[in-house]
Amino acid sequence: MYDLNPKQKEALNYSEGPMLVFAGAGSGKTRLIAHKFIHLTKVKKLSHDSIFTVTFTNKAADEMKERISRLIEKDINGAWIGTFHSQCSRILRKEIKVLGYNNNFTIYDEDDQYNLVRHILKEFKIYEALYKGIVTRISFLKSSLISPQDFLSTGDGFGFDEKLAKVYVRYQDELKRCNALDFDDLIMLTVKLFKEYRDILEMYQNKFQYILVDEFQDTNFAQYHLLKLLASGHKNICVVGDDDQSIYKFRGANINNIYNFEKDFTGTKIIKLEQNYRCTQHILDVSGAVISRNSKRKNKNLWTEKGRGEKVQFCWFNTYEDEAKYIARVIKEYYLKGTNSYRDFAVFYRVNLQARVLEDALRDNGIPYRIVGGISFYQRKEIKDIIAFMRLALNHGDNVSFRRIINIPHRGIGSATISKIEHEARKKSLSLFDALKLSLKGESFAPAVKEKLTEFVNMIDTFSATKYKSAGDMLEHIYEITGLSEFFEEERKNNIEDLISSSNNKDIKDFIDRISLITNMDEPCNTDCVSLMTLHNAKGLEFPVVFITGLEEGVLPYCKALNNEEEIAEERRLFYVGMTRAKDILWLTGARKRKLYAKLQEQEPSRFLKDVPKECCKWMEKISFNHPIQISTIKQKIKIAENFTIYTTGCRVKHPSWGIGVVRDCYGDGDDAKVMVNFPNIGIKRLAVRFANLEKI
DNA sequence: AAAACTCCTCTTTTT
DNA sequence: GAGGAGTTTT
Repeated sequence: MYDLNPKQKEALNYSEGPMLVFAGAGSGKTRLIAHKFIHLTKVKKLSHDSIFTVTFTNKAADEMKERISRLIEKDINGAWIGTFHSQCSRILRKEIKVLGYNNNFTIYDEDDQYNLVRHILKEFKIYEALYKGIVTRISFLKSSLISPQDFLSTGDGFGFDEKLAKVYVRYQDELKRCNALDFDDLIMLTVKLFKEYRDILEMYQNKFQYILVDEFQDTNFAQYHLLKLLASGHKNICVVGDDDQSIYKFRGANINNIYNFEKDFTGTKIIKLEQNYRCTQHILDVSGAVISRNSKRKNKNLWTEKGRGEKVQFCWFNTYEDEAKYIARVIKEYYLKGTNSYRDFAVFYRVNLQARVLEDALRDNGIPYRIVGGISFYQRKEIKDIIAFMRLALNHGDNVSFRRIINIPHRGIGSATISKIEHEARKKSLSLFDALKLSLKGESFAPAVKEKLTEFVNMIDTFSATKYKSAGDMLEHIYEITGLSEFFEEERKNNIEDLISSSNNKDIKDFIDRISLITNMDEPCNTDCVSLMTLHNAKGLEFPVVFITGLEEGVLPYCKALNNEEEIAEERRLFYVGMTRAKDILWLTGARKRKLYAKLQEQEPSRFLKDVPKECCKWMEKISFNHPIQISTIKQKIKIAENFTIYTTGCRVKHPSWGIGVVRDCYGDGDDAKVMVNFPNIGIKRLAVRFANLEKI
């Protein structure tokens, strides 16, 4: 009834006890989860809010909710479908008081973490530029559930980082003082809550009769621990993932979670979904051959009913500019041929700086494009500024926001005044805001400064006291009163106005939570354009035609990820994720010379190309852009393909004597390229491109 | 408080 | 080679 394949059905029907689903790329795992949710409610009669469903991103959660409610034609408001972070914040908003926080806590994002750590480093007189590394390390500790106290107590060993420990202790203290939680706290404190308050844990264990986890390969230690706590009673947990698509190790994702699952949950049912609904067999063969070189992985054998499809194209250029120009021309050719619209194409790259040259090339060819990912809306300075007013009004303890806006817009409050307030706050153990308020009663400030400060305090108090109808109302009020509406230049003002209109008639607390947890606002692309993105951003997407660029040593794999086998394995997975996004046609490209940062470098072809089975590929090398010369590469002689004329199945050609026909198949490389063309009235002809004098139309 | 200057960094990134 | 941040100069 659900139109699922046998393996998917098996996974659907197994609903007592732990299950691990290895879901290969394109094997319909999101579909499985949606159906499983419905199955649990319909057949097992579970209520919508008794299934704890975790997705990797908020976007995925929204899509999941939408998908489910469309399938059952019912609203599922109140269902527990979300990311680990949003689920945890929902729990903590209810329960956190027992841990000594107030439940109107503020959620700090990475930027706030940076600010706080920098502030602490300044105070400790530690070299401030270390802040990024320190935030990363603190985050790693927290996602391993190592509290400052734990870290200190392990600290007598060799190589212990005294400074880090000191900063970590202080950082965690400051967060609490601010009544703020960072992303890792959301998980760590929920675990703490469940460990220390068994009755609360039991309540949630009973509440959540079933646990569904998507993208399990990207969970970290703390998240997995949380799942184990929640599932330890009934053990009704189904995790779905693909170890080959684990690409977030640098963010704490622990691929071992997926390998340990069956040890941690005895009697785990394991199901492999190996039927792929996306790619052609050629693409599966190539990507499969590459990924099979990783040693530590569950073996899979992906297959498809789609047929072999076109061969994978590999193209090696003289320079990175040639690479970009060629890609633009190829896209244009496909487009003009009429087989594809622009939205069918995606170009992937390892690092963002590769986008620039691609953009130029596309623009020169008049090809519309969009960049997926990139700087997120909510990270913009002006957005963070106005939100800081909102946060401080709702949580007077939020020192990070206080420091951010005390002199925005400029009201003549300099570092001397701020240190006075900091000092006072420390002395009286108050928040900066409350310390300031108290100081204003005394005579510690010059009259002019005092006036400005009083104005500031009154303003924030007004925002706190006013009962707003919606987040939009509040922001609009702030926007006017603060003078931000005059402070920023045009573009920033527009962004703020966009924010205000998007927050109209939204509940203030929901809105704050949402923007704290949602970091990007990628609206769906309505116009017909080519998508450019990093390989990381490509995860979960699919396109008919995919280009993966920069297949060079130092780019893919990236030069900073060559330190050990593990890192290279992750780069290989990244490449794998990219390849398996392609439905029909996959192009792999690279260039001999590439400009990275300021210097032009000589590049070698990527080591991953050695694993690509030759028979699945068309290889060509274009050393000189318009005058190809023969040269050998990748351990074999490669003939150069005809100059920019690409024949693909489905394209129409004109032959001097047989007229117009449709290409049915193409094979062979360079001078040996042959095509099979179906000419109406004449029939199918096999032709060598070199001799046939074909004209593409 | 703006302008001019130097220094630094520059993987990937969602929450 | 560019953007950001911090510092010094005006």
